[in-house]
Amino acid sequence: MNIGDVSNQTGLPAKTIRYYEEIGLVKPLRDNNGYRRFRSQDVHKLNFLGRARALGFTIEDCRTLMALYEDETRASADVKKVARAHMAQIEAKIADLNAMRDTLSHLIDACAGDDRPDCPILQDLGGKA
Amino acid sequence: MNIGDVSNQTGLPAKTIRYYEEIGLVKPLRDNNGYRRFRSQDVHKLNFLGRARALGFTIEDCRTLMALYEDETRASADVKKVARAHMAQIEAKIADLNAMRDTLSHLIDACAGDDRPDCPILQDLGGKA
DNA sequence: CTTGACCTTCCCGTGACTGGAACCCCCATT
DNA sequence: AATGGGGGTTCCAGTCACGGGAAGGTCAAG
Repeated sequence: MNIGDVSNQTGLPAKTIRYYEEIGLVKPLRDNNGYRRFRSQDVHKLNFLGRARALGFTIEDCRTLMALYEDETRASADVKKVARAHMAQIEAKIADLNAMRDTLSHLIDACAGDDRPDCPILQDLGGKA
Repeated sequence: MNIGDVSNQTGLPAKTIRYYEEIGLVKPLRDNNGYRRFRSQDVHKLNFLGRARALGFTIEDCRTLMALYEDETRASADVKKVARAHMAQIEAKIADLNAMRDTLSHLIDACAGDDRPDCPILQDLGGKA
């Protein structure tokens, strides 16, 4: 398979697939003309990566998870550890965003949103607590 | 005031303050020795920027908000519009993260986390839905 | 006079790609 | 044989909002 077909099958942009090769996440073969030739195991890997990225894992996490995936002697505890650390990050981010949203929500509610200049949003940003 | 004092007062790193000058968000004077000299209005602006950034506004949003802040003839509707657009982004992000968290949470719960290799997390990533 | 805490500019790196230029390859049609 | 179009390739630059660190100027205290 050429990169375009793989892109269609995995939903990953060709650019992304090339990038993943560049950083060593996948190692397709090369045809005589220089084209990348992807085996089914490469496509499988790319699907794995796509799903892991969709869950928000960093590339480095993906690298770790891939290694565990391919290691038949892994301990599931190691996988779980990575997943839990990632979930902690996500929850921290959600907490941050919720705090922002709550503050913004109050400010937006308090703002008349008409053609007058008075604005609690700007007052708050300006330090008038 | 020199940059160090401003950094202490605003909580912004000196690097960040220099960056804000570079992109034109603040325009401190210069002393004869080349040091930046910040007036109280500069410090005020920087506090404004710090708060806006803490609410997650992009730098470009900050630029817009600052302009509105300094425009006595603004309409609060314009401010509210920026804030609402930003809140929509935040809510979208929260939704994404919640979805990730839910999926991760299920997978983590399903994973034994012991020294055996069987792992529903990897199974899921591997495409075994 | 030297020390050390400031300050300056400049350049590189971050994460995970995306866009674009310049060029090669292959097949089909004229 | 030339041409056109739709693949593919590499490489370079840009994104966003800074942070790290080098190399060097400035200033007050001891």
